[in-house]
Amino acid sequence: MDRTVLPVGAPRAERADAVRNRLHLLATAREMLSEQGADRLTMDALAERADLGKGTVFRRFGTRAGIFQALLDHDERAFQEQVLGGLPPLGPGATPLDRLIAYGRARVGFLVGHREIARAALDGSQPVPAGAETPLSQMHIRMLLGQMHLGAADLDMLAVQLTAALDGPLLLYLSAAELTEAATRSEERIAQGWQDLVQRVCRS
Amino acid sequence: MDRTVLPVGAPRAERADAVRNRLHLLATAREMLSEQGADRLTMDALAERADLGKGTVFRRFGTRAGIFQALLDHDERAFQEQVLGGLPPLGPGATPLDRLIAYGRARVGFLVGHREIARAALDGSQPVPAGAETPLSQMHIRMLLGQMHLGAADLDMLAVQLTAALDGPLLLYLSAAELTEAATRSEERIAQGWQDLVQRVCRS
DNA sequence: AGCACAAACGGACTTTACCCCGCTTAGTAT
DNA sequence: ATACTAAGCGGGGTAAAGTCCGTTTGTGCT
Repeated sequence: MDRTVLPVGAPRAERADAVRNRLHLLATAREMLSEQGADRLTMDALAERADLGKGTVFRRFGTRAGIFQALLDHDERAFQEQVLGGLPPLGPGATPLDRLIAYGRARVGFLVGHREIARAALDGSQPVPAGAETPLSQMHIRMLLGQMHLGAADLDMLAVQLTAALDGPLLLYLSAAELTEAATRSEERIAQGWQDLVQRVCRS
Repeated sequence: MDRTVLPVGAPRAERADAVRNRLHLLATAREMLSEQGADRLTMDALAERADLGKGTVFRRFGTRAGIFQALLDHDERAFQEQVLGGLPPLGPGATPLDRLIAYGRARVGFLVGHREIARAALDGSQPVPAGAETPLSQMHIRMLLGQMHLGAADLDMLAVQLTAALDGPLLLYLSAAELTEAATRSEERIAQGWQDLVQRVCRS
């Protein structure tokens, strides 16, 4: 008879049916995605195929982009585990610079693999990942920068810029065609570009 | 009786009424923009206010984002003149590095001033500026990089990355709130961040 | 078990981007 | 002038995102 109130801070855990529906919707979305591609995935169709009301879909994800963000977020979690607890140089153990390079390579691979979802997750009328206020990517880069000895610099801003330099080419500046056409070649080129960039930025 | 055909290559100049309507639509769009903000600018409303058919609006601009791209493009032209023919350090005459720094500062200012339009010009389902295949920004940065003596590097990729590092924070990674709240402070911080970044990248 | 209530649900409704296609007109060749 | 034609025009039609609100249901409390 004490821990009852907690006036704010605990928004009273998601209800069980809500969880079930959310997972079911995500699974259904993934099916449709692999069968038909991202642009054919409409909210109505998703609701119908999942046998749920349209209102439910919007309640869960807020917006169309929200669905893709949720899917991306899920896959990103697995990726993030490699980063936080995997083997060097991606995981802990290597020097910060090597980790930063490895991270960029890995992320480019991840984004190339998820380019369709990642694009669809963008939403012109919102900041960016819309879900995570500060993307995981940015936080990780920020952390590694902090472990290096760069002269007094605005590390937060640098992290934002490097995040943009890493994601930007894939999210914005390279057309879908350029990517699918020769995904492998592009991927290596972008990864190499990242390595050059951070080596320049971080050399003493 | 000779220069009649030109079978391809000259798409047969825009018709006069089309030009008139395009300009009129852009002017009307700008009015509505300053009166009501970007998200209230609907295609129907624009057509009605300009006293033209909806079909005409779409014929001219293709898509909603296209209108904002056209507006941005227009303003960018004036800006670009300063860059190509203005005074140093922005214009020709200064060292490439100084010009690059000045360019970033100027572009940050430009984007902050046009943040609403610039955001609205993004179109999830297209590369990026959708108009210019390679943004002017990227070309200019590429040119300046070419004038420096950076060891063998993939200058094209570097230009893409720097473009992303310059535009990304404003287009994607900073919420509208963060920007309007303290536009001036943010602006200076981003500009300073750019300067630090390129100095690091370009130091020999 | 029964109650109270916040959360979730569903699906009709509204709004808006974008398509289509028959009609009109500017530009050009005769 | 006249006729020809491609470009442009208009606005009704469609599809899909997002909102609303009355109804249902899970959950925590007694």
